[in-house]
Amino acid sequence: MRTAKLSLVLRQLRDHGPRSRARLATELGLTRTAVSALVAELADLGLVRAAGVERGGMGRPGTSVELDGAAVCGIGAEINVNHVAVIALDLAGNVVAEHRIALEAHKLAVDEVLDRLVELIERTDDDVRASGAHTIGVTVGVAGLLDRPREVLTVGPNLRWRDVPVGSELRARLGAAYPVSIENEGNLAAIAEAVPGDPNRQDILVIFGEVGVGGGIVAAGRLLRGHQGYAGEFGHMIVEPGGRRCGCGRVGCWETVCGLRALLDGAADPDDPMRDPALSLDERLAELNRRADLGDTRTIAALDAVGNWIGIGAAMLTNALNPSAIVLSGYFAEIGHHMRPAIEEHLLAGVLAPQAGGTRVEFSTLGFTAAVRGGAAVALEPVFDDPTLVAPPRAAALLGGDR
Amino acid sequence: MRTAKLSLVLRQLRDHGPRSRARLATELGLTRTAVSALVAELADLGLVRAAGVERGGMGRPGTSVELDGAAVCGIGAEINVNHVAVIALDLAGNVVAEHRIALEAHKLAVDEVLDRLVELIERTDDDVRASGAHTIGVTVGVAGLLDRPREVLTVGPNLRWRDVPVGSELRARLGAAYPVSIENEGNLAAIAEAVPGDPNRQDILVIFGEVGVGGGIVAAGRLLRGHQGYAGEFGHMIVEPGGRRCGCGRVGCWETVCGLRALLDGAADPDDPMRDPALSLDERLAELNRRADLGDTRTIAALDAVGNWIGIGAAMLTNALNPSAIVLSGYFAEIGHHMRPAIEEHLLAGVLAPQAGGTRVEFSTLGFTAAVRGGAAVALEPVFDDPTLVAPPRAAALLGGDR
DNA sequence: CTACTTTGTGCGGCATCTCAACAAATGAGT
DNA sequence: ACTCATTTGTTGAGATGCCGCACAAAGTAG
Repeated sequence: MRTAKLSLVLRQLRDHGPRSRARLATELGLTRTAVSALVAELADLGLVRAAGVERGGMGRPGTSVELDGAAVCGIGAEINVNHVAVIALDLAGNVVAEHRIALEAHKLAVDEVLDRLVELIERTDDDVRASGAHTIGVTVGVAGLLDRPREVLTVGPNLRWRDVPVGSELRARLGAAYPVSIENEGNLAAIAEAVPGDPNRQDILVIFGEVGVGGGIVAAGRLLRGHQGYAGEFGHMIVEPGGRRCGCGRVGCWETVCGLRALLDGAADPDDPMRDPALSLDERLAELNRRADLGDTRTIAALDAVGNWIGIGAAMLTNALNPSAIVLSGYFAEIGHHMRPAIEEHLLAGVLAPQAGGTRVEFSTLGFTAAVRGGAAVALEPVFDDPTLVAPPRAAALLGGDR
Repeated sequence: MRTAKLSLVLRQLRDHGPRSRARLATELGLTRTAVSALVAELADLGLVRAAGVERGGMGRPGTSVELDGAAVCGIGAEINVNHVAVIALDLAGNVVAEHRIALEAHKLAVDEVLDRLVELIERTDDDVRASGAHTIGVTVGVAGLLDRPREVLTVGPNLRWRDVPVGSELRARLGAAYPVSIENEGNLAAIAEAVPGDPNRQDILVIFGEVGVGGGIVAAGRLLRGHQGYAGEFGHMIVEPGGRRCGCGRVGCWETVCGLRALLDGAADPDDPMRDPALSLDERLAELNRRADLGDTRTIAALDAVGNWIGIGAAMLTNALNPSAIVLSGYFAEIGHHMRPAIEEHLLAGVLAPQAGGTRVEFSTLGFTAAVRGGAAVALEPVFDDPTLVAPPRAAALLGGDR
């Protein structure tokens, strides 16, 4: 059907960048005629536009076609312990708007947090409209266990939420102007790291570390959600029976040995000035980096200890999943370069496949925008599945113009 | 395109059983007209046939349509430590032929094992032809680490094979009559347990235990192979640092505490008659079952110990993957009912999501045919992707008849 | 026996893809 | 400078396949 081929062309442009109609035809196994018609339709929908010429040896040069972000945006949002954040990305992945407010979610009522987030989402939607585009959907990531079939946050230990029907609450506030979907925060961060079209970013394991440790799995380019949406809770794998007590109430969870608290406990005594609660996370990490750079033995030992544990857990997951890369995100990304030797040592030692099955250790460059970026990507996905979804407003305009 | 819709109809019949054209139309969102044409074409290809009437209340009853296995078969094969085996399944999943020979693979030359397997595959293909069908493909599962992009068995510790190019070797022997693909044995067993169409069998974790422990992951109905095909090596997750030495050379692998050897070591002294090497695996397991049924404390303690370890590892994987079911296969399936309480206890305790995220513990009923069945399913998959693949021989026959 | 419901199949129309042909835009060769 | 070969993008003709509609077939309800 037409939808399927439009989708094919649009994805090819997203995954491999601008290219001529003729190249699209040969790469996708279609005729130049068909591609011309498809591109014309996508251009009518406002999803692609001409992008200069493509010189390639002999013959007439082709006119390059590229994604046009001007028509639609996806909005990604995040409810986390210390902040709520929203981002709008256009079809080409450009940031159109970005908002973020700090708040202590566990000190506020659930309703209030949701209200503040909705306010931010609506402001972002206003920005999108001011740019001339329209919002195609919103995806909200929450820090906690999310029952996807019911769209209920079952347990959010750090938010101190229980059984909150986030999906229906948000939809009630936002109305039906655009679809709203809910995801786990770690899973959204994983999607953000999976670059469409890059063969080395189709099977990845994202481990996101702050106080808690979570993450997500992307396999064959698709997010692995699990049966009820609980996949990716790496932080609560029990790796040290009889070890430290975890915030979840159990003992020996992975995050008790590689979460931020474990690092701080190992690197500094309670009376160390670095542990002043007034300091922000970034400031503490900067101080740790400084000490490590100066060769402070205690800091380095603490980083090694945490790195060892990261490697042990990563090796287990690598035996099971054989990803092409393990992407370390969150605080790991800020300070992980000091842990790389320890991580890689245990990864090589703990994975059966030679050379750790080709799995590489990488660090995220998305900072703390990973989850919202992933959310925006999820919100845009339906457009790539069926580009005609963006039609309604435009069809109305055309009808009006024809009369 | 036509191919896509043919595929849609064929899959619907596979996943949900025989049904009328009208039902197919409503379920798939097509018109009755289109379905009639598609079914007629599938019938011409020999893939479906009429199957009685379907009474459903008022109105004219529909004529039910079902898969017709008579046209094509997929062949699954297996190279394991103690045997090579081959099975042929038709499109409807019926066993058309089955062969198996016992051999000690590690005592024979690689070439000889491959020759014996090829002989078995060719005999099976003869059986398929004798039944009036033709073989659409062969998938061979090997017990060991398989580099899928290169189709080379990197390391097969139990086979004692290293860097064997199984793919090219088999293709050289079998010719080009049908495509040959190679998979890891545990992954094939996982595919066999994933029942198409059953919503509770789309996200499963299969753990296959013999002396070694392996398995596979099916997520959203698709096998998770990993970047290089090494996914599913659960047995070598290090769960007990400083524990027992594993056959792979490392220490504390999961299979050292839940593999068959761990159970036998725990349940019986070396001079126990049960450990007579002359006994078959089935006989030993039967004896263990007998002792457990009689309440032998040592046997029960050993089963509990192994069950505890299974539960610990299963809980880690469940935190990461949230499957709807953990299917225990291999020797676990024979004797696992005695371990169920221990497994479930640790699963509930070790998984963050309430009620272990809904993950149930189940036991395989496929016995030791799981891998070959999975292989046959993989070989048949291309037909469901593009039903016109079975056309060539038939098209030739039709052309001959028309002239 | 009639009225009603549902199924499966023809037929015309519409959308879409392919094939062949052609004008346009460039590099290579003389 | 000019021609030729090459590649691109578009146009028109033909074929294919799906949808909407109408209708015969085959059952149930009363």
